[in-house]
Parts: sequence; structure tokens; C-alpha cells
Amino acid sequence: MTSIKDVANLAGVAVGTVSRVINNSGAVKPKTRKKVEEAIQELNYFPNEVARNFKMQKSKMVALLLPSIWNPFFSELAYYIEDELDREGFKLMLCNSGGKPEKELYYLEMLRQNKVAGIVGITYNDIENNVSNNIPIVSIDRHFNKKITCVTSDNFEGGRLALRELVRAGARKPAFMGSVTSVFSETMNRRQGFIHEAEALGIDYVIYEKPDPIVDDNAYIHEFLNEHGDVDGIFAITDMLAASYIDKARRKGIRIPEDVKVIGYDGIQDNPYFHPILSTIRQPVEEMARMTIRLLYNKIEGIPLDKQVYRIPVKFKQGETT
Amino acid sequence: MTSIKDVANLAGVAVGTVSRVINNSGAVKPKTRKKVEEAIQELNYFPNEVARNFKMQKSKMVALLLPSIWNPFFSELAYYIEDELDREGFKLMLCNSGGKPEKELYYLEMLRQNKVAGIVGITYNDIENNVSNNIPIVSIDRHFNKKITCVTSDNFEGGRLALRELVRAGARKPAFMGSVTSVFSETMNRRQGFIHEAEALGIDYVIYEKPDPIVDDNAYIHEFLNEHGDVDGIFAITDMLAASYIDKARRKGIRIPEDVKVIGYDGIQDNPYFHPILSTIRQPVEEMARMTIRLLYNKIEGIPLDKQVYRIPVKFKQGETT
DNA sequence: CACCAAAATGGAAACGTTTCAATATTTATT
DNA sequence: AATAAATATTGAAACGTTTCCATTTTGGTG
Repeated sequence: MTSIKDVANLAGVAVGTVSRVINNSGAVKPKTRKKVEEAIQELNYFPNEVARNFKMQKSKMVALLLPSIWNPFFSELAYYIEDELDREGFKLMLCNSGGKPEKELYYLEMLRQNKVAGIVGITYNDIENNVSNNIPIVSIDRHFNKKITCVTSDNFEGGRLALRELVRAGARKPAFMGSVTSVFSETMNRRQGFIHEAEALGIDYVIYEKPDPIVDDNAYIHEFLNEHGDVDGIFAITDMLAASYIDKARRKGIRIPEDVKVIGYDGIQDNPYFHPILSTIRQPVEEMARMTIRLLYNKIEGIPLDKQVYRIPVKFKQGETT
Repeated sequence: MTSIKDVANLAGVAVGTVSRVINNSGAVKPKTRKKVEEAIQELNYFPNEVARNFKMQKSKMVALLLPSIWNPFFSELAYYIEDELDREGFKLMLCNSGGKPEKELYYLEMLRQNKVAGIVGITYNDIENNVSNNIPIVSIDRHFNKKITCVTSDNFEGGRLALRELVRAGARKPAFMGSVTSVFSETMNRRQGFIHEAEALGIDYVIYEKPDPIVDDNAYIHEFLNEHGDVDGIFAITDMLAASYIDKARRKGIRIPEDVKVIGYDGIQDNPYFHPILSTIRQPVEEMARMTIRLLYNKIEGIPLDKQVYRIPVKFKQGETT
């Protein structure tokens, strides 16, 4: 492989000069620059980025650590994250943890050894405590402790909005469905917002929490259908849960939205060809992604952040289910 | 940062010895090994992977270059690719090209500078000609020239299968819909298989090709509906096109599958909650992903491959539309 | 105990950059 | 034309590994 030394030789200058040319750093005479550029052309030289990273003791690689890229919410997020990173010449390394703590730790260790510039984490562990060194981290949707910066949609407001929309659509007794047991997850606030708004409006409501996030949705939904025949509105904590509920409810002869209005959370549907088109609280994925990366840049450059948690406003997206 | 030198000092040995310990290479006395391991513990030392990559002149990074991770087909693919890579300690770098040639070239250049171990390409350019150096590449679904290895689903067989299933479901006059203008794309074979089988069975058929892949599906589908009222079976070249067709056909009062049977291609739906559940030719995404990576490993290690194109069998997946 | 082969260890070179102090060259000023 | 100041260039050190040759240590054998 041709190196900076070969270029220097051919151009008849010292390696330092070539370095200054390719980095546009320091002064170099136009004539010299030309010679060097010609040599670069001639030899088809390109700088060895690995050597640079090594010498500089830092890379332009950011890791995205998430449960599964297969999940459409995460893949949309990844899309925008990559786009934003690319604007500053950063590269994206993708790590699927499967949500398994041991895999998260394994990746964290690997990332540290690889001296990545930063990490975007969507994790189930208190990663900050495990990353003993100081790789800049921004977390999405979960905040564990005071040290870690978190970007999230405004879950509380989303919960309030969902309740209001259900009521506006005619629901008299709305229910909250879903699992919020992941203690550090921001999702708990969706429930809190829902409750807060219901009480503010003096509306009768049901909280039907799923005790264990792992357990099968089917049994949970069936049980709900049996126990709460009087509910006429559902706020499901995710779109997937909403879709699953609708499927089962319809099989029981319940009409959506006539009998029961349903609102999800996320806004994963990006085409209008698959039904039901969910009414949902849309997470501002693009904005979250871009903000996450810009905050990470600040951290990488040591610029202090003014907040610990950044909440991005959500919007209601009208579908066919309210 | 603590380096191998610090460990050597603390353990009272030479750096070479420490290196042999952490790499399990060469002989080292149990007693010495113990000393070194203690020092490593004590100092919380971990090897600098960047320095290693530099010294070894190779990294364990594989790049996945694709149009958009947001596309569910690609995100599933990426999921399995990452999983397979991880088994051998390789890492995945994600590059969204947006399908734009200039962006593909830009990324290719960057990957070369970063000395990635290999590339998985889902591209619209004849990348092999642009990657003048010899980074190992495996392409998915497109093969441009004789040099580049390609993994694809068995598109020809998929086309035959689609035709057969439409006929089996009762179609008397099936049509092929979609754009195959991307010359190097393997997708052309879907059409060819469809035609081949129709002629073998002596079935009347329609080829309604979309001339320009960029142009809006809506107009194309409307035109089709006006011109081909007698068609009672559709093989759409992608699931998305199938879903779009179904949406528009139903608005016109056409019943699916009673009036027209529809089969897509891809198998992107992985949950049964959104309708229509498409009958489709399912690409064996997981198998394609794993085979791609294993072929790439061979290329990385210089093991010659026995074929140029690897076709993985497809399966018909019954949905609600046939 | 002396000797030898085998095993273990030491230590320097090399990988391709950037950086910086030292030196050389150019330009401006008188 | 001499000098000072500004500009340009050189070349070596350093980054943290691995590797390989040279040297030392070990253990077994006669």
C-alpha cells in the first residue's frame, strides 16, 4: 500500500509537508502544494484512516446499541441517526443487543476497546455504571441516573394527549393498557400522563397493567376483554399492542372504532396500505435522532449540556381507529 | 490510558511477553502468565483494538451498504447479518446510500480508507469497477459482472411459483406487475420465471411492466385497472406494490381474493395484525444473510468460491389474498 | 556435574500517521 | 545590500501493538 512516505519521496518533500497538504493544516507554498498533489494523483494515494485513528487516539465512529434493528421504530431511528452522523463525517456501528443485559455489557466492553467516539444507547441496563471510562453517551428513552443524558419523546404529554383524544372521539370509560415494569424506562410517564389528564377532566378510567413485559400479549388481552366489557376506549402503550388488541377485539365482534376507540403510541406505520391504520401518538423520530446526535457531538467535544433529559413534543396522528 | 507497557512494568516482564499472554500465542510459563494476568487485573488494562488494527493492517469491521435501513426488508437482513458477524467477533458498519450513485461511491471510498475487512453491498452501481483495490465484496440481489459474488433468492423459481399458486387459487388470466428496469437487478428473473411457467402450462397472461421505477405507483396502478379489467390474478414484484394495488383495487369495488388473487414478493410482514395479510413469495432473509457473511469470510481469508451467484430457494407463504 | 535441546523471555523494529522544535527560505523594510 | 520578521520545510519522536531474532532459563540426560 502506498503511504505518505512514498508521496513525500516522489514529490521531493518531507512527510510532514505532505501531512500538512492533506490536512490543510499549517502553511505550505502553492508550488509545493501542487507538487504534492500531483504525487498523490500519480500514486493514487489515499490516507490510511486506521493509522490516523491510531495516532490521534480517537475515531469518528459512533455506536448505536439497541435491542433489534428489525423493530421498525428502531430502524427508522437508525436511518436518521446515520444521516445526521454522516453530515459530520462520522460513521455508524450497529449493535443489536437483543435487549439482553449480558450482550449489552459485552458490546460496551467491545466499544470501549475500539475507542469509539460515542455511543447512542437504547438499553435495559444502567450502562453508565458499567462504562467505567468516559465514552460520551446519549440514551434514548431511558434514563437511569443523573449522569446520563437522555432524549425522549414527551411521554407524559403523550399520555395526556391520548386521553384527551379518546374522550374527544367519544369514549366515556377509557383504559390504559401495557407494561411499564421496566423501571427506568420513560414509558411510565405515558401512563402517568393518561391518569393525570383523566383526573383533571373527571373521567372514569381503567389502568390495566401487564405485569410482566415478557409474557404473551394474547392471554393478557383476552383477560382484559373478559374483565372490562364496559371500556370504550383504549390507550395502548405501543402501536404493536394496539394492533394486537384490535385484532382480538374484532374477532369477538367488537367494532373499532364504533364500539371502542383505540390509540397507540409510536407511529411506526409509514404507508397507508395496511390496516387498521392506527390512530396514534406519533414519536418525532427524526427530531429525536438528530437531537441525540447533536447532543452527542457536544459531549464528544466536551461542551457541557444544559439539561439532563430532553423531551421532544409528540403529535396525535389521526387514523381509522378513533 | 494504561498500555501494554504499564502491564509489562508492573509484572516485571517484557511487552512481548504480555502480548503473548493476551493473545495466547507462543509459550509462556504458568507462573509468568499469572503475574501478567494479575497486573492486567490490577491496572484494569484492556488491549487497544485500534492499535491492533493498525499494526495488523486489518480490522474486524464489515460494512453494509444499502439504500435505506428504514426499509423493513433491509432491516431484517441487517439484523441477521449483524448476528452472523458477531459470531466471529466482526463488527457491522451501516451505510445508507439512499440508492444514490454518488453516495455509494463516496461510501466506497470511505470504506477503503478505513480498511474495512469486507463489504456487503446492496447497490445500484457496478461497484466492483469502482473499488479498484481488493476489498472482499459480496453483493445481495444484484450482480453486475463476473468478478463479484452475489447472493440472491431464487427469483426465477419465485416467479414460477407465483404463477403456479395464482393458477391453483383459480386465476385464469394472471398478470405480472412491477418495474424491472434496473438492468443488473436479479428481479428481472421474477418476471422471466412467471412467463416461463405460464407458457409451460399454456396459461394466458399479461405483462404490465412499469417503465420507470421512480414514477409514482398510483398512476401506474390506476392505468392498469382501467386497461385490464379481465385480469383475475396479480403477481406484484414486491409486497409493497401488492399492498398498494390491493388498496386501489378495493376502492374500485374489486374483491380480493374473490375477484382477483394477489401474490407479492419479499415476505416483509412479520406479524399478523395488519391487513391484508399478503400471500407472497417469501425471501429466505435469514438464510441469505448468513450465507452472505459466510461467503464473505471465505473471501476475506482468500478461500476461492465455487460459484458466482448463489441462489437460495424461496417458499410460498399463504396469506389472505389468494 | 556438565551439557544440550527445548522452552521461555527480552527487546527492538515496524505499521502510517501527526506534531513540533529546529532549521531553512522568502519577503519586507531600511 | 543587510537585516529582521514572517513563512515554509524538515525530520524525528510518539501513538500501542505484534513479531521475530537473540538471548537466557529450564529440565532432562549421560
